[in-house]
Amino acid sequence: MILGSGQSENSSGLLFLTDEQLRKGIEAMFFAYRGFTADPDRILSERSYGRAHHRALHFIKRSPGTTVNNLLSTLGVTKQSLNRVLRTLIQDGLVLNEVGVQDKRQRHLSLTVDGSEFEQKLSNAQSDRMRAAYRQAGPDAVQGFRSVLEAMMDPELKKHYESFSKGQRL
Amino acid sequence: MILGSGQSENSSGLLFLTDEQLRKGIEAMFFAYRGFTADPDRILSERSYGRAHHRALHFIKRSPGTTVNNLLSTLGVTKQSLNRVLRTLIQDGLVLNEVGVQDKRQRHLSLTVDGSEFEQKLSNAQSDRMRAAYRQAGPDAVQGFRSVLEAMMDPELKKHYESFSKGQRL
DNA sequence: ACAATACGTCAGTGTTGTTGACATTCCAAG
DNA sequence: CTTGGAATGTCAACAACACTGACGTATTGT
Repeated sequence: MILGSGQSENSSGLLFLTDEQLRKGIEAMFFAYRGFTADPDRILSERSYGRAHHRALHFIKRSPGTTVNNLLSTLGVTKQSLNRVLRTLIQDGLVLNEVGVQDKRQRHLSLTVDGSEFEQKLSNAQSDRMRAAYRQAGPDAVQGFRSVLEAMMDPELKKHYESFSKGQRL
Repeated sequence: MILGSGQSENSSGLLFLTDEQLRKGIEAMFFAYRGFTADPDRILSERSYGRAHHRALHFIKRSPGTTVNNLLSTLGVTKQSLNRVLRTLIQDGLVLNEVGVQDKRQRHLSLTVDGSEFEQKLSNAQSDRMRAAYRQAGPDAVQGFRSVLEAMMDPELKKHYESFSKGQRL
């Protein structure tokens, strides 16, 4: 096993980590997340939207026809909080809200052409930075990046994360 | 070069990344950040503090005697926003605010014993999850994790991130 | 018929961010 | 020594986004 700088393993094969290493990891998450959201935030503020709108658009694009309840548990917010965002997106003609066929209580959400376009714009801005970071770090790093992030998720949230891979090739 | 699943390189040696791969990376960041903040958030809400208090405590602990302006640019918020948080922390006896010796305009911030204790509690909760994730993913993954996150930071923020390593062994 | 589910909405509250304005203190350059 | 500007603190107003609690409606399942 090749060890990176500053990491070591004891005889039990357990990774030994100093407080300093963990603290750097915490700070890396903090600073990286800022960069991660910086570009979409700029675009969103032009239309006086916020991060919540971006998240909603992202996951509706991801799962077209999804129900409100499903989106709710993916985002992990209350229905009141989501509703505020959804209402503006529907009013602005970015999101479609259609009554369910089998179950008429449900509302199926999807993006309009405008919504799809705007989501693409946001997605591109964020993807560009992600791609640049991936290329700079290299393919092996990307594997590690994903592994650590997945190990950091709450199990309940990880289910949602994995559900998007069902029947999709990565 | 060993390629992870779904990644490939073209003849120019440039990493080829599909929209789907990038989208998964974006979602990984989103879901992981939730897990990342979940444990401290619980502890903070017991004292009716928020994430902003945690961040302030973290970086004051990191750089004892730092000035308000320095903390401001690290956190990337306005002085008004930071001031509100600092005021409560000072009132609650967690943070010390001392007038500068050379430059008396500056206020040097540091943690009291209580503040240090509370910061430790928060830090431990977050570190525990980070350590678990690191161990689950393995040492090579940790290297990659850090590499990608660093490549994702804005250059201006990265300076702050790196400043904490000056003269420190990792 | 009745309970539960899915959704929407109203009202109130809290944290965290923003701008803008203004006062104070202090250093440093003219 | 005066003055400009930097560093700090504070006030007010506002917005985004989260929360709780409550209520109403339509629909579904038992």
